[in-house]
Amino acid sequence: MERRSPAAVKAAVEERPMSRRDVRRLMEQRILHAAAVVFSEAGFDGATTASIADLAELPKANVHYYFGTKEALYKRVLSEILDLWISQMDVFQVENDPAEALAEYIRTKIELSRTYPVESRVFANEVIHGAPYLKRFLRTKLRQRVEEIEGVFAAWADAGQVDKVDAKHLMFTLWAATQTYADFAAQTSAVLGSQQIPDVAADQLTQIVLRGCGVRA
Amino acid sequence: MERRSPAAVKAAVEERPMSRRDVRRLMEQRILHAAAVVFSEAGFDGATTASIADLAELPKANVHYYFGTKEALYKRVLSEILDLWISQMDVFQVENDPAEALAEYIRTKIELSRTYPVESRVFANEVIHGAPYLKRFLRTKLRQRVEEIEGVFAAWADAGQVDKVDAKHLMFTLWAATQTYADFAAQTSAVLGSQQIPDVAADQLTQIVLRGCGVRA
DNA sequence: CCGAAACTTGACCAGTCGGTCAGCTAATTT
DNA sequence: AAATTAGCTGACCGACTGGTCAAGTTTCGG
Repeated sequence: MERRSPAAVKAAVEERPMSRRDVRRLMEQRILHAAAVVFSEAGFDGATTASIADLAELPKANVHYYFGTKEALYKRVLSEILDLWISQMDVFQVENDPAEALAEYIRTKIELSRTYPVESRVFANEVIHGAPYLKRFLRTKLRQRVEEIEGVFAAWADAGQVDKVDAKHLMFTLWAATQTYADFAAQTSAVLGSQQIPDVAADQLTQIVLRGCGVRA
Repeated sequence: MERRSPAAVKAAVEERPMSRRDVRRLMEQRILHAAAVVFSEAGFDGATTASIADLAELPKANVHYYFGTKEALYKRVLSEILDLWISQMDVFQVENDPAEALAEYIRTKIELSRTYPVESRVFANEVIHGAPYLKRFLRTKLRQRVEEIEGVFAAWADAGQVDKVDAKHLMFTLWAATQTYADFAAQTSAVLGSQQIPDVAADQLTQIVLRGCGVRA
């Protein structure tokens, strides 16, 4: 059987040539996705570059050609997840309505657990094991961002829109309660008897938090 | 330097002999604790029996003598954690006051995160990776226990002591929000700038949940 | 006090892992 | 179309892992 490069195969199937840049992006995406799946299932140490390569349907040497080391690949996976993660927090602005902001945050955060459970678990695994690669980020960027949000909640409280709350611990609660549907899916699905995250999850959490924080509608 | 058995050393230090049974219990406890620490830091795959042995200050062969395989040792660590975990849920009884039960549950659960962070992380790690060894337990015992609690909340709601709530998702929220201080300690301590779990954590969570669920005092 | 059973441990092994590399093909540039 | 660059991959390697074992030592029932 004739050997053909992935680019050649792809070009033949789609009947148009692929540029080197396209092939590289395609391969990198394929490997990154396979890596996320394997890392989420086995953790950093348990994951093998061979199984990542298998899932991506590539020779192992190819994975190393694109990303060098397993550690570098892991870091790339993590940083892609981080981007998803931080951008969610933008709803907490003084000019926004606290009820709407909280409801929106909970809704999108649980939606993220629904859409990217694999990525969420890689992140959770990293943090559980002491965040060796994310410690710096957590102590600088994340901490700053949370302190800004603390200011937003203080302003809302001053305006009488919401009770005085400890914003840091509120964020911890929100992160935990929303991500549990992705990170601890084995637990929630075992209890619920279903893999699906029902809408009541977000609805009830929103209600509890809004009433619990005395948010004025 | 003269070589002496652990039992002999211990007996010499405490100036009284140790029976075989005592030595065995002592060794098993030492290995189990070391294993919990190593498993929590590296996960099942990342943990090595050699590093467990090092932490327990024993030769590696000794670890295998007492527990056979790494998997058997892991299962023992898990089952010890489970015992801690389930017993907490006994506060949810119809005859108890919902406000007191919830406050007590949150308080003891966060206390557990403070006292046994290592064990909590081993459990979290297991669940994140799909609970290969706990799946059966989650689907039978835990699910049953949660369904009983569901009945308790229904009874409380009928008696007008609390709003109608989805008990399953409330439990998910409570588990997540309390364990986050142990499991994601790298995150919470990075944001708080301290390893300690402040009392406001339990206090605020209790307040939010009580008000959020419309618990009548 | 003696023989059996339990405990201890250094040395060892087969298997697996991350990573390398030579030698090849395909795409791009000149 | 030749030369150069990028992409591809089977075969290989040193390091490490879980687990074994033989040869000892210690404990303890009888």
